[in-house]
Amino acid sequence: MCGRTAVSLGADGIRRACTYRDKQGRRRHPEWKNADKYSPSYNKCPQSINPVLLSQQHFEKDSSSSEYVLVAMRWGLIPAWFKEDEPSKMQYNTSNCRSDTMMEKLSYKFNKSDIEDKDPGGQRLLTMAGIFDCWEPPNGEEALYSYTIITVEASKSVSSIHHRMPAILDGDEAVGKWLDFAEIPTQEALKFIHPIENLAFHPVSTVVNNSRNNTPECVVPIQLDLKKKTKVSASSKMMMNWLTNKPKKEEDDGLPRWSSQFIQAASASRKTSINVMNQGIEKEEGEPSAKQCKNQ
DNA sequence: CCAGACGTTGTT
DNA sequence: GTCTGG
DNA sequence: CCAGACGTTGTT
DNA sequence: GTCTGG
Repeated sequence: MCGRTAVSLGADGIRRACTYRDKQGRRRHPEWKNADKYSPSYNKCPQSINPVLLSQQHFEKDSSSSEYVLVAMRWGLIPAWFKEDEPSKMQYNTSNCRSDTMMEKLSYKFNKSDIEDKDPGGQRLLTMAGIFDCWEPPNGEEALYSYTIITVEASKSVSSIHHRMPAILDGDEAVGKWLDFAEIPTQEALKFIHPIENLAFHPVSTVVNNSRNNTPECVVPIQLDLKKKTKVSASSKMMMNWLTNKPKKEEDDGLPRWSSQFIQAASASRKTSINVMNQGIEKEEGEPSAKQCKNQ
């Protein structure tokens, strides 16, 4: 639930999808710090590099709180004080952090930085709240930016499939407040982090389970057919075709167009089908299938 | 004082 | 069972 | 998050 | 780096 995602927009598409209005009300696009480190995928797992939107003030103290930048960061926070020479030596899972305890956790506590992570789904990105840090490897290699996604109790609608969900910032105002660390400290900003109902979701194929798979099949809705195997519906096939064949230009294009409506309606967000499928399978066949009841 | 930890999810 | 790699 | 490994010595 | 446990 909170450990896999997808971003199909390329660096420039992300940049345009992150269009915002500054204090003067002008439309702006955030600049990328390291766009080259990011690449889109239908299957983004912890440790992958993803687009993170944050206040320019993290880099330039005098800049306006309404100026944003994009930084490609590793999913799974490596705190600045981490002593080993490789991120993979982190013993603990820091891809998520619980909203209710993050202020007491040593790994997250004095991270000066609020962040927000931008993610995909259609033309409107799914904006998840997180925190980041910058770690300098002791061996003198390049600094690594990394982040963790905050989790909350599942909202009512989501609780039918899972008991936790990512903290989602629903709308520009919420995003702006979360990013404005100078005006609103983390402690305060956490108060408006809450489970949201305004979410669409659908089951997807177990193809997504293997993080090596990176095809539209990872995000396209499937029909949960309680009898027999699950099937890809006709409309899903259409969408899959569309995703597969859409020209390169369009891939990197965050601007609304005729097809975006389709995407937005059909896949505003997506979830692993496994838990839902379990319910189906157990009902149908009465098998408490051990394998499938594993964690997420 | 020093040593050692520093995390989440899910499942039983 | 638990850790690492994707 | 899930999938896949989980080991050593010696030889080609 | 900072906190907790001994």
